[in-house]
Amino acid sequence: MGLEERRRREKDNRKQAILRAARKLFFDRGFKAVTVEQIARRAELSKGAIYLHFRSKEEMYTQILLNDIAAFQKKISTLLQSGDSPTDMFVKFSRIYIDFFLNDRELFRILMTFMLNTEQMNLPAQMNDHIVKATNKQAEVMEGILQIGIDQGQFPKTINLRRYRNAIWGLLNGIISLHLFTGRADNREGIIRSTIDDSLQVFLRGLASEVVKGPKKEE
Amino acid sequence: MGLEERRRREKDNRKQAILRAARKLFFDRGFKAVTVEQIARRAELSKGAIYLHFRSKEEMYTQILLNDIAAFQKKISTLLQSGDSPTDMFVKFSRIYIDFFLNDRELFRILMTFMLNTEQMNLPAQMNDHIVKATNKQAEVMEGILQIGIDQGQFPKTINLRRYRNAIWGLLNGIISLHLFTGRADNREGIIRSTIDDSLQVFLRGLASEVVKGPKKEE
DNA sequence: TGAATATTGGTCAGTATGTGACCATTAGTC
DNA sequence: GACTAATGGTCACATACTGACCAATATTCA
Repeated sequence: MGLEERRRREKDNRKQAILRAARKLFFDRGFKAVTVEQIARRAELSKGAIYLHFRSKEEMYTQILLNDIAAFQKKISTLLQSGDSPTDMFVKFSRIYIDFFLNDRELFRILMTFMLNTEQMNLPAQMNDHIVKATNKQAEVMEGILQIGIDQGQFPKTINLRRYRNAIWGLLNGIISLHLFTGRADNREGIIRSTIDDSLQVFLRGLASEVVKGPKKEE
Repeated sequence: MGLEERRRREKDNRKQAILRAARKLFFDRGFKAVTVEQIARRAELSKGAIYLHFRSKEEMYTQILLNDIAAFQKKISTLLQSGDSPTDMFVKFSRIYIDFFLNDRELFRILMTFMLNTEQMNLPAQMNDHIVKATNKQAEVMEGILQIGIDQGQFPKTINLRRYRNAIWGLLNGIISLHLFTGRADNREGIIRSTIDDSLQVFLRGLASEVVKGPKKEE
């Protein structure tokens, strides 16, 4: 009994403060360029204290990933209950997606990198699971929207959810990546937004037009 | 070099948190009725931790006194620069005095008790000095107002500052004490306020009327 | 009244948290 | 490919916190 609650709370606060400091630095300079000493200074701690809360620099990085993904999840989690049409849901989804990642390009970069190099990051299996689980949740929302579309007769009954979820996901990621590659986001937000909007509508229209036709094969 | 600044800040925060907890309890139940354990619990700490920040229960009590007196000082410290007439300054002074102590009767009780029993509380001499110094500051303001009155020709040039400062101080304290003794403040604020207002004006008028006459003897 | 019991201010040995000098390894330089 | 600099991670030491404990006092009750 006793004061554990307060101590737990304060320990957690400290941890969050470290993560805030680390996140800012990672965001500004990228993983490699940031030293643990810098993170410690920004958090007004010594380097040793950092290792009371995290096993390694990479673990910090991973937890930031988890936090940010969780924040994103929270944003999109209400979509399914909105009662909008599936198309509108996807449009809203993409808006959130864009807003979020244009506002946090480092996270986007990290996520894409993680997707591309899961093995290389050789994190503890448990961490890996967490991230995978988190991204799965995101996928679920997309599939959920597709399912609603199916239930409402807007999409074919027999489509492969995974395939089209991936298609839409890829569309978003691909366009954003391209955008980040070709230019700064600041003055081109309108372009990327309308590009995605338009592509998405085209894709969904295409999908809807198959309602009468037969199913796709499993991949 | 290093993180001392942050540690100092956090240590001070902790100390203030303890004082807040202690103050609330002392205010509600009085010094004797409060146990150190209760203070610790309210501050979400163990009893032992309390003694890292304070040498004794009484030291806590004393520091609360100092804090509250300091807050009061701050309130009255601007009076001298207000440019009001001395009489108005005293009226304002008394308003602040009443507001403050009706809002914090325990502090008033404590202060009066301390004034009456400085020795009995046998605090470290240094602490004693602090409190005495603080109350002296308060006295200074009153003497300052009197001095302004003298400079402006409203009060006799030769009055004994200490005597009249004490008279006014005593007037305020006495009426408030009486009031606390005879009834609850809530529904009698108007009465105590007008009583003090009126008595104060009478006293100051009396003092002003002596401008032409000779000085009082030193006491 | 005075012995038994309960309460509580204060202590201290043990634990958790934080510090910074240090080390091993790797990256960079010439 | 030897030398230097930078940096992730470690550890002995320092500080903050905990709670069982004790001595002294207050309370209860026969």
